[in-house]
Amino acid sequence: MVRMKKKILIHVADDHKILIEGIIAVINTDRNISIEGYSLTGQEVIDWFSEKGNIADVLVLDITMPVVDGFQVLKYFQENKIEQKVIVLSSYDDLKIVQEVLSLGCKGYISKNNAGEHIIRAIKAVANGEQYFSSDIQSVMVKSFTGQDVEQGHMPNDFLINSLTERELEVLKLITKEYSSIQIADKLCLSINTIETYRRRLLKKINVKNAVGLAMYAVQNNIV
Amino acid sequence: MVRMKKKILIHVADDHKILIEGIIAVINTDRNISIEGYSLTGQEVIDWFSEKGNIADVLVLDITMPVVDGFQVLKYFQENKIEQKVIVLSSYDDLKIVQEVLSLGCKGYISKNNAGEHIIRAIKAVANGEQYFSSDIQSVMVKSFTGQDVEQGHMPNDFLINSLTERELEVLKLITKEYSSIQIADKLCLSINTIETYRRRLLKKINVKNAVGLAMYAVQNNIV
DNA sequence: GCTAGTATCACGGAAAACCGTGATAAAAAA
DNA sequence: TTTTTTATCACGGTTTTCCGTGATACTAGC
Repeated sequence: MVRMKKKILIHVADDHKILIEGIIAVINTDRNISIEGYSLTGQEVIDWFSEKGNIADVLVLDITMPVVDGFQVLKYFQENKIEQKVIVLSSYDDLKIVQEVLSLGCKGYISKNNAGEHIIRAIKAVANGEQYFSSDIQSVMVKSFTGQDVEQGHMPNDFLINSLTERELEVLKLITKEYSSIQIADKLCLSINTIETYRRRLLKKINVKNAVGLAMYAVQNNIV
Repeated sequence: MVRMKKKILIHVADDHKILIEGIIAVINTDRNISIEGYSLTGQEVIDWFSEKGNIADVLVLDITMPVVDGFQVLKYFQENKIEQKVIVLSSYDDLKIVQEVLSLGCKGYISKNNAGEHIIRAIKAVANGEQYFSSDIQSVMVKSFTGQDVEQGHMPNDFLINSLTERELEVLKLITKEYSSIQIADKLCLSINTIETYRRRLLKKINVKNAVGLAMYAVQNNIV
């Protein structure tokens, strides 16, 4: 085991205060880790770090937060070249999300379903420059790695997201917000014919039957 | 303050294990309360109580759980005339949910946003036969009582899950799989008119504009 | 027995989505 | 510079969804 000379300082970000308090309580059982602060929204995290710079050794970050979510926080770090060690907490064991956060520089990923058993080990590993994944996430990754079926709605074609143009993405997002074609045309100041063209192209590119398929694709690929 | 002769036994039910561990950690700071057990799904709670009967003094119950939610657990108690003291944990400060759970015999209601500060006091109060509501819930209730507008930010739909019938759920699931009404009718051996009726009812109950809204609701509530 | 909830079906019309098959201009890539 | 991609628009037609407003029958609770 690693011997710590200095306490590991962590920062916790989650929109549910009870979860923060839980993590604090769990972490307080370990003498080598202590809490440097917490945030209730993604915006708070960004503000905190832009004001004070990198203070915490490890940031424990929930992905699903209102307004500014975990992805955007990770993007902020990446764009501002802040080398912050981050462990992501997520409710979903979705390969797509794991891939996404890893590509955004996150070093650990823990499913909320078995966070307690892992969180302390994860913090120590990541603080130590290693990576850490809770067991259910690992099994998902191994399955994908060995080519086994990873239960997923549609074939997650990585190329697809990239091949969607800005406009198509924009329209797709509005579709998931239950906008009709007329409303989208109105909002984007375009002809309804144009929007319908985009709809047709989205259906073809993503290879789904209808708007519901588009919406499902959008959530499964976090482009909501 | 109330002096306890015996420890208060509580049972915690939430689909997120980290939240359970958090609550356990918080509760362990108080010598007068201890955990009798926990459940990860509504069904587990029901199984537990139907097997062992009323063991815990207080049940701390999350409303949003997949498949069998908190409402259904409360209904189970009501239908089987089990006088279980229950504190409901919810992410939403929605008056309708408060009303609903109160009418189902729940004695305390705590918003997840400020659960930590309240949970111990709530448990002691409810164990003592009193009622308890966290401050933000109280303010919502007071506003409603005094006739002030209760701002309904984004409508929390989770109280709807249990009001969806089996058939409605079945149809909803097929909608998320991009089935058309005809295909659903075919698959379930029903008239297309029936399916369209279900569609209309789902739209009304969930209060969304179209099938995309239904799909988004379904994923957001883990009923896919 | 009445009421409430659930499951089922029907009809007609309006709105929206979906489909095919185009076109033009500008920007980006080759 | 030529080619490809992207953004934009159009028309006519089919299918599906959405909406309102019913009905019948069965079941469970008060």
